[in-house]
Amino acid sequence: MGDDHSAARPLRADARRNRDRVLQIAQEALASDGLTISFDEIARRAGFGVGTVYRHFPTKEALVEAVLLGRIERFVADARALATAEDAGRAFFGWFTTVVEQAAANQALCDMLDSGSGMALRPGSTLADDFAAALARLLARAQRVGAVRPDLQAQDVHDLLRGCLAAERRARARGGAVRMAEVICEGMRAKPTSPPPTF
Amino acid sequence: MGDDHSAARPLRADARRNRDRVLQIAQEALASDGLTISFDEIARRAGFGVGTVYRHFPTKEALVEAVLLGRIERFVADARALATAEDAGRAFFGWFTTVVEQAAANQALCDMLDSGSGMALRPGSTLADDFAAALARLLARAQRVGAVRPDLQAQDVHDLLRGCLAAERRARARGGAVRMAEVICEGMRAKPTSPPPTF
DNA sequence: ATAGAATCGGAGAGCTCTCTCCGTTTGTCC
DNA sequence: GGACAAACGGAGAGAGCTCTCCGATTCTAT
Repeated sequence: MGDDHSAARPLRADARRNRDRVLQIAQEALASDGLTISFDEIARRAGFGVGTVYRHFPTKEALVEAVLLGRIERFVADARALATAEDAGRAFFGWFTTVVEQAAANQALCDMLDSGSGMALRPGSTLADDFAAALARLLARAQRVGAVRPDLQAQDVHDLLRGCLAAERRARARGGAVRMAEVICEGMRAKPTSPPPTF
Repeated sequence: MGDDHSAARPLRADARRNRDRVLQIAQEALASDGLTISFDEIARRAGFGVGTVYRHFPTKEALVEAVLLGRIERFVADARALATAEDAGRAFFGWFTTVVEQAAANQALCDMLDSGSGMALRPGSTLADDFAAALARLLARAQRVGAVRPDLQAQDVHDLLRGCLAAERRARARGGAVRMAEVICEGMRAKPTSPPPTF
């Protein structure tokens, strides 16, 4: 009862080819134009009728997920791999920076993490929970060793990540040199000198 | 030649009343729902036919500007007032924080500063230039006294402001306690430990 | 009170977007 | 090569949005 989808019907050869092509064109289109690109436009760029694309992906959301979910899964996997790293602070900041660096290059990925657009990754999906859990674990370890401000909660970091993404994306659009992630990581860092600069 | 709009036709009493009501309802609707709210919906909430609202504001953009431009002008005015403050660092961080605090309470204002939506405040408008110039001046002074990282450019700060707004808005939506502006200001601060700049 | 101008209301034009339907074309298996 | 299922294409339904048009209504000056 698990996957009645894989072996049941091996897809005709042309269909498989076309599906792959749609996936690739959609990937490029979404990366450059973001989630707001229309389904019709993706079909047009791929050179198919819109009906054909709908045959493979029943909704726009399904297509977007087919293209992007893997990316986010990889972020989660990265976080899990770092969850036992020796230097917890380095692991946390490194992961945060990596996510920003990679996502900033993909408009649709930004839109999705940005969440503004309400598509997949909305709370309730397993992946959203996994993402949040992985982030929370990295954060907790980094805080335990005093690398990150103890008053930050996982949700705060999630929001900061989204904000950082928004900033980084804009900066890239104009060829900015400063890494936004660096600035924001600096802000999340626990202050090394306990007495605040009352001086 | 200045204002051929005020004395020419004093508007009929009912029209003036209705215009004011539209403005107020639009203000509330935009603050809570953001720039994506439809013109029809604003008219409906105000209790007018859509034609009536169009009579007063020829496009949706005009209505939005009538509601929001004043707010942004005030941010610019605040920045100018602080441009000669004694403590340049305090002036810069205080202004940044104030803008975030106030804008975060108004969805449409966020959308506009966020710029995602391409409405007013797009480059080219005088106000956008004024905003950028005021920010640049505060920043330059704060950097001169060593309060802010010297590698940050005005554009970077503008982008960080937008990112901070996005983060703060989400944090508020769930009642978060951490002030995002504080974290990000911390990140923009020049490191006290590093050698004093050029001196 | 009444004429005449100013204002209102909302149907609908015109556009875009998602998604469906079904006649036509193409691949596969014998 | 032929039969039949699978896949394709694109017109168009349906929903939402901005904005226009003009007959119906309301105000104001006399």
